[in-house]
Amino acid sequence: MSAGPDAVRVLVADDHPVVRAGIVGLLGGEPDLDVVGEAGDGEQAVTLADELTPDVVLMDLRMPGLDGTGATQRILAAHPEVRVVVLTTYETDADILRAVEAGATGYLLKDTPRDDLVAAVRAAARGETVLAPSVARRLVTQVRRPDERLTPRELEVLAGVARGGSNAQIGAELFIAEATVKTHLLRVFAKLGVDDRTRAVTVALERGILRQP
Amino acid sequence: MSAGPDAVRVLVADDHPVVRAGIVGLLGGEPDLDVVGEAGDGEQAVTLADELTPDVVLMDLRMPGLDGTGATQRILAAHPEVRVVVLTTYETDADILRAVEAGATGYLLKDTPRDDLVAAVRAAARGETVLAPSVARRLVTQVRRPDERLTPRELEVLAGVARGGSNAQIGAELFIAEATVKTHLLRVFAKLGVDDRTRAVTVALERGILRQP
DNA sequence: GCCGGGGTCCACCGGTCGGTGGACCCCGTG
DNA sequence: CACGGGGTCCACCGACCGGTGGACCCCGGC
Repeated sequence: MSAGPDAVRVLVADDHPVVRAGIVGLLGGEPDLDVVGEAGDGEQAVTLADELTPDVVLMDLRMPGLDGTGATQRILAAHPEVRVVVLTTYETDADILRAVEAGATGYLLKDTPRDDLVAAVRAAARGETVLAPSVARRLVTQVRRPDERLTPRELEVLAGVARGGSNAQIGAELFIAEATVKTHLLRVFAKLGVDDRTRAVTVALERGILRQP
Repeated sequence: MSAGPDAVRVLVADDHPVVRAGIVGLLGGEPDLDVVGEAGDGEQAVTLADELTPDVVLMDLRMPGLDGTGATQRILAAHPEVRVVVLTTYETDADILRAVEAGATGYLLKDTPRDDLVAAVRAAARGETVLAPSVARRLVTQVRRPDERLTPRELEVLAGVARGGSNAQIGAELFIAEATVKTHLLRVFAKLGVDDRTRAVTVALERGILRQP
């Protein structure tokens, strides 16, 4: 099972046992790839990355406790030479952006075929950036319009709207007048390209700007 | 790799190669379980179920083309003795309800540990119902209040709201007066336990009542 | 210093929404 | 048949929301 001394050392971080087993199985057949560890959450991933100093970390985003983005940041802070490749089911704009900002060198989706996955791991080990086609497209269009990012205040107001609050309620929570809430909301509408509060929330959910707990 | 003649014959249906490999890997170690086929979408699952007549089908819900619910219905229509166990990441009330209505005898989540998964496959093969604890809880509370299910018209109106339409626009699309749209919406509010349109949409998305494409 | 831009704040209209009251139709039950 | 309940439909208020116009503050650049 173990590979040669110059094989690519891979750490797998995913909270689903099924997925971990799948990755191990898919990479296991390759003589030049060696899965040296498995983590079930972000904390474990950081710990194991410290112990094992792998070449590549295959990282899920949604994990209990410390999520993939946070784990990526902490791993790269301690080991800048490690290549983190995100491997997840989701591809919202915000997820992609956050992962890239955290320092991920790759972003793949779980419907990636076997051959593409092993090729991507090899490419990442060589320091190349590996992006799923749909992810690359989203990233480009995202970077192209940075003026659409919401300010902290706008996010607070939008979150209040998503919780079903009226403008007056949201204003009371944030200690601002109802009129001010509307102003923030109008800017949010403009940035998201919508013209009512309900659509603003659904679009924000689609793009991953808002979490849905 | 192949098991004894009285082994449980399992068909795996999932569009993620990683997940398929994981399931095969996890079940592969068990001498009394035999993965006899893999399908990458619903159509393939139906075809392979016809050819192989497995004892248990491990079925993902979100798949391109024919989804897991539709595949389950068609498989059970032709082979009522087959046990379909849903194995998915999501656990919205609507997903669970639709799967059970389609005839699934089990509903597991992908964070199920290895031992629980193999035990569940064996139990399903014996004809037992296997539900993840959180799924069981949701199913009970769902059945307990059937008065909360939305009528077709209410769903149409709610979908219009989710698309960001005004009451007048939705009324025009459905050929009813704006006032009528409001009435439907008020009933939706009551059933969902909310009191404004935005919260109605978010709650509906949470519960899986509305799709989010 | 001054100017400009981004972020945050607010007051005032007109249209829309949330809520009440009531009507019709269909279908199954007593 | 009569009755009742569920589903669909509609008209009318009061309150709220979407939009305009403008103010303040902070910070960086010329």
